Amino acid sequence: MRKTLLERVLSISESRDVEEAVKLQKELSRHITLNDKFSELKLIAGVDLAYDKEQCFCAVVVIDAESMKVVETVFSQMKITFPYIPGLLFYREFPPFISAYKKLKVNPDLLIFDGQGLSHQRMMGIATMAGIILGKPTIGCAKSHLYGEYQMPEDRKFSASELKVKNNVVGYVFRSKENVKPIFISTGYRVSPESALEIAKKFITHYKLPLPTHLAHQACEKFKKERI
DNA sequence: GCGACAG
DNA sequence: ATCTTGTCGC
Repeated sequence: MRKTLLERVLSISESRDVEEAVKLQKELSRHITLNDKFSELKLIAGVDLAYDKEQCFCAVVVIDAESMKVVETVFSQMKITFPYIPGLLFYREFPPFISAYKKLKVNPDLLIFDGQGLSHQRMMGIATMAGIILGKPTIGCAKSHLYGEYQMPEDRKFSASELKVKNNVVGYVFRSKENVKPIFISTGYRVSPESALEIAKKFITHYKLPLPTHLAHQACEKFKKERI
């Protein structure tokens, strides 16, 4: 039996094979799309991880877009496999993510990852890679810049400027709050840059990060402290 | 060669 | 990501 895509990813993470990691990103880049391809977006999931020594923890929080209430939260804990290498974050965070994700009883319509989507040197950030593997719409929401050109947005709430890679708009540098550093929103998979920004904006309450991401961060921190 | 460099 | 207390400012 031939290896599935998921098996290949887990194998690369386990073996820490950087060459293969880059090769797979290039191979999967043919799936890249800047267009919307989704029907309803009722359940949105936020993903975040926390670390301690050799262990990593992941939380996935699912929010009902209508009520803005938490529908389900799942966690995972495991030994860290892949090192942190700019451009290869996916291989470090996907194993713990998929472990937690499999525990969900509900089925999210879209996921927001803590990191880049297409704003990546090979247009293959964690949000894009994960979206292709899951076959689901995803958005990248990073707290800092990795790749792409942009102008700093004005310092006023909801001000945004284009994030471009090779002259293509792949996302936005978005000021969710005044006097706070902007966040980097980009297309992950099957969500246009415009929709990605609109969705992120919809979930800005009184926090810097979209609600699903913010709650996933809080939940993950709490989970980690309880298990240390 | 030098600087940049998601979490 | 993580190490860490108070503190300045909207």
